Amino acid sequence: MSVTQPVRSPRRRAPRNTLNPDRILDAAIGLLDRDGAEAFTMRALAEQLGVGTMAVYSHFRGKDEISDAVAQRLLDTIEMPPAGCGEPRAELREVCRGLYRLFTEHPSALQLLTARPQRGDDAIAVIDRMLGLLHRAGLSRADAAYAHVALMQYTVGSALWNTRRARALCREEVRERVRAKLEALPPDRYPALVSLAPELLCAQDDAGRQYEHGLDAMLQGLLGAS
Amino acid sequence: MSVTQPVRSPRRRAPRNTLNPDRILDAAIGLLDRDGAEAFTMRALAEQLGVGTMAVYSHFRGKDEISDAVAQRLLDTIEMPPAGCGEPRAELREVCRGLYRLFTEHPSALQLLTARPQRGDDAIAVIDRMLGLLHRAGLSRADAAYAHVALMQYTVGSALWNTRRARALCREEVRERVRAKLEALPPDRYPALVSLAPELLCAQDDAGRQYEHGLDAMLQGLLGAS
DNA sequence: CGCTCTACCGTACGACGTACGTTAAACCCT
DNA sequence: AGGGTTTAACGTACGTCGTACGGTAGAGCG
Repeated sequence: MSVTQPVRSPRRRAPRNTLNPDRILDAAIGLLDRDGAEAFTMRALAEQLGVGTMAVYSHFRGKDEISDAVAQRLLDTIEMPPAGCGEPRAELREVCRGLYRLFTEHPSALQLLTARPQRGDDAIAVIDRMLGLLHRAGLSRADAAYAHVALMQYTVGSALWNTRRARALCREEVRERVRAKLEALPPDRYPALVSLAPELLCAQDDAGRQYEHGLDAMLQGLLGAS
Repeated sequence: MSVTQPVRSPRRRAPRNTLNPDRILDAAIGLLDRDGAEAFTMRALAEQLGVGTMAVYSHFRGKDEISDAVAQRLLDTIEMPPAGCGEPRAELREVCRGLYRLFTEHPSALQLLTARPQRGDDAIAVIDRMLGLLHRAGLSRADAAYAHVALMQYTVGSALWNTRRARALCREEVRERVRAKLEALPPDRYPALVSLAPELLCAQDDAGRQYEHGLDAMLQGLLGAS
């Protein structure tokens, strides 16, 4: 016995039904969250799944289709507060915070979302919820349409901005470099910037607070003084 | 005469000083604006300049360095109103509109900006200007720091959102598909969305108006009622 | 005129997405 | 149980990308 098998390749052919769309999407999201968008590669994805590169193509037409499916999957998992539990303003705030939380928890997915050319059927449920709340808050039909887009835009921009800051600022060395650059600026050319340097550095620290500050301002501007 | 020359390659060696950083950046921006971010390739860039691919590497360390330089070049060309000419609120609005205009005139550059990991020395002049105006408008030091970030975030998010919409919506076929999808939605699940469909489609049409609507709301929320 | 320097270039390598054809695992039907 | 069919998984290959490396020629200087 123990016939010395011919040195078998590190991975045997995987059994028949090891793959399905859900497993692939799980692996893709894991890959994006762990290693970033630039590491999201068909080859890396297949390796993570323990299959050959081309196996994935039996379930998705290509990388773009996977990207779309990842976006859809994530947008479907937004945590929203139970409907109609309070005044529209506070509820709206919570919906936006849920959206923001999703984006910052999956920064690479956000990057992926903003890099792709946009299909239409995005966050249907969230949009509907927002529109309903805006209408209940007293906005006209046209104003509600404008307002929901503004909230989405601010939320996306904020998440994008902060996750990029976060990636850079997590290294102490970068923080120090920014501080040095701020102090080296000519105060006569950039008086406000130099003068407010401490507050700027401090404000960059807590991205969540920053988002909520702007969100409150936006809501107040859209809905009127509280 | 007319010694039949050996079929010479379509491009002779370029003379000695055909290239310099400025020419390269001009070509890069042109390429980005005309053909989009995914067409921004070292090979395409060199061809546009009429040189071999590797010639560019004598002036920049690599593609990333060119991308950074492009971003810097563009951010330095923001059109801002002359300083101190009116009330801070209106001036602030114009500064933001200048930033937004830049982003929408160079959509691929914006995409490039948001995809890269962020160096620190961004739009120094614009930031300083914003901070000064916010301070003049009566905000505390901390509030001014928060406010300027919120304005930048909303502007970036809005430009990104709208240019992506624009690219997709310029084809009539896509517009029709979106309309059809909206009408096909179950009204009992998404009542607000279905009900507001006409306003939504209309609001998407004029990105500039949409941006200014949100900007006014944000400014009002940040600075207090006008 | 020859020397040197360096801006330009040709080639090549590894990584990418994926078209194409092959193979073998599972299921079905006798 | 055995043969046939289907199709999920796979290997190979092509064209693309960024760019490391070494060669080459054009301009300036002695």
